[in-house]
Amino acid sequence: MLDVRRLHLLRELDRRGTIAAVAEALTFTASAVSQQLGVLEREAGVPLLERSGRRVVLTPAGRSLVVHADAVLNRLEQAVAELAGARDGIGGPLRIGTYPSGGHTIVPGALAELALRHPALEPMVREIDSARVSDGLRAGELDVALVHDYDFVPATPDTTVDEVPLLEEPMYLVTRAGSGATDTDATAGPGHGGTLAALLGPCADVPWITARDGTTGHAMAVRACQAAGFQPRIRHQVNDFRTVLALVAAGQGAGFVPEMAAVPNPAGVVLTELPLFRRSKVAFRAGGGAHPAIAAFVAAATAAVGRMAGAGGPAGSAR
Amino acid sequence: MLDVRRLHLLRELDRRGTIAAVAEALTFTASAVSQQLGVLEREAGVPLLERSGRRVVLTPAGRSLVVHADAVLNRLEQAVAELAGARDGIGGPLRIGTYPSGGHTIVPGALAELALRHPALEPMVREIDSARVSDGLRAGELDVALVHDYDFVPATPDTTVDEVPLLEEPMYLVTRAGSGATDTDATAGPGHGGTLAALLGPCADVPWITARDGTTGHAMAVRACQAAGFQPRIRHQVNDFRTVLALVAAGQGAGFVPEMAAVPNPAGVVLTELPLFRRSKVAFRAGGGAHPAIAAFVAAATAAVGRMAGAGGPAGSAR
DNA sequence: CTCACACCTAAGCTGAACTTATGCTCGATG
DNA sequence: CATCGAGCATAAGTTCAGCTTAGGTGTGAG
Repeated sequence: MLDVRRLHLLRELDRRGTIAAVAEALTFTASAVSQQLGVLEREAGVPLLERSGRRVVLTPAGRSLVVHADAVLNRLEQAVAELAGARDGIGGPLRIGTYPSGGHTIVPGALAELALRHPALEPMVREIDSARVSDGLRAGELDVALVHDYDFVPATPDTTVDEVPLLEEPMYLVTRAGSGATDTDATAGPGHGGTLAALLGPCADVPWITARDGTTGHAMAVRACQAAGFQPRIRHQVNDFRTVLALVAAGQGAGFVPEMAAVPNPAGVVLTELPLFRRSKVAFRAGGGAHPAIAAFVAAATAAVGRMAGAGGPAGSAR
Repeated sequence: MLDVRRLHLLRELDRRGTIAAVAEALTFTASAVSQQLGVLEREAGVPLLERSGRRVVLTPAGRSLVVHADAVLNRLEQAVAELAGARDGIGGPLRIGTYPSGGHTIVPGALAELALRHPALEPMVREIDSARVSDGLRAGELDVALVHDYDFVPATPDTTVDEVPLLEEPMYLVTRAGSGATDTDATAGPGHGGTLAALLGPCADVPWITARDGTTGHAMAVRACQAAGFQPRIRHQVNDFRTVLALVAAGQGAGFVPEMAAVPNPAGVVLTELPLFRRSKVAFRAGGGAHPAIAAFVAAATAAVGRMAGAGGPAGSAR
């Protein structure tokens, strides 16, 4: 019978690319990983990996074995979830990852809800970039995470992660009040229904303030502008949306913020709703949806989002 | 992560009933199995088994964990099957189980076919009662097996075994020629379309020759007679159908034989086709259907059955 | 050319998992 | 009712799989 721990290593190798990275993620030495993969390969009777330069790549047989490994590990995750459900009560540590802005919007409400319903649960929040969530979940550093993706930024399908949608919110273009470009009033309601090109076009030549390089927010900004027909000239790279608003107000250029960050009466800026959406989701290891602590977090996050929307709070209307 | 080897033990415990039996099947000591199940239980955090008299039984949590274990092991079997397919050529030992009469009807033709197409394959045939095939497959003593079941004998659904149907053949009532009961001619063609009760009724008071106690053939005979409205008086218990024919010819009573065993011109007996069927199948570990050696055996057995039917051989028409 | 990165192999060490030995409880049997 | 064996659990000893450490090879970047 194939050893599932070895299949796990093979899967991580497929995801992380190098044996050294697998070893680091699972806190082994590279030697141990190499040896175990060697044993797996001998058991399989088929070459699973081959050297390519100074790294290794999976052979077709190796890649198809990874598919089986995914299925097996997924099912094991379901089993532990069910066992956790059979255990009485929800308790113990729950490692929660969140994208930065989620930390001060959704998370506080969700934690309050969790504390109320499951006092024995010990939530541990950690900021993490959405792109690294999958690795964190698989490595066991995280149990659940708030993640998001944008239109124009394809969320690479990942069989190791399951997701529950939380919120879909429009993005807003932020321009300086009185700049003349898209000037209406300081808290422009829903956009004029224009196309992305029509709405962004006037800002083709102003400098842009985007999220930091390598993030999905950055990629979204670039691709949205490209879709509108121009290449943005990026001056500032800042992840915090409040800073984006402040920089725009200071005349430093234009930027994007999601509805959640679009405070009702921002000073000195104009907000224009765009036909461009950001989707927030809760992610967890594939198969783990039945885990009571994870289900509880999903419920709490959903409730928190609902309350934010229902109260007509700073985030405006959610969908 | 749950250890799959331990899940395997749990599954075997569910199937075999006692830790001692699991240990024997997997060639461990009972102590080892007990210890490993203890570890599994501690990891699960939920009681998985509880003592019941001097044995143990699975708790509900334990049983639901077995369902996951089945799924996982099934998927692993698929993976090894695919790997075997990726390996070049079909070869090595193939352990084949067969019910006794299959050994001299289907198996020889299938082996000839296999030898022709896959000379590197080393088939190893072993007679085994259909009821024990599932255990043999799971224990790895067998890779494939010819099995059968009868009407009236429910084939208990088994998630650990996959089956491919091979042949469905009617059963024949065997009575002594000139006995006056159901006397037509020595090789009665298809029965007169009568009901089971009408066809078996005349033999209600004669002694019966059935398969040996504890086999599906025995159970079939008893239940068929019960369905016909009487309790058979069983005198001889014999598995070999040729012996059944000989005993009937010797005036020892009535019996059942499948079409395959109904030689064209048996001396001294009358064969009456019954509305009662026997289904022969090829069984293998769940998920193993893609294994090239197993697929080759299924194909060879199917071809052998087809040739037997096509040649209008001793077995008459197969369906 | 040199260095560092990524991988592999060899050798030694440690702990998990097995066996052996023993005891306990339950149920069948005379 | 006493006895015995079946079945499971625990304790202690042993073995081997799988880890780390150490060292060697090939590759690509500077």
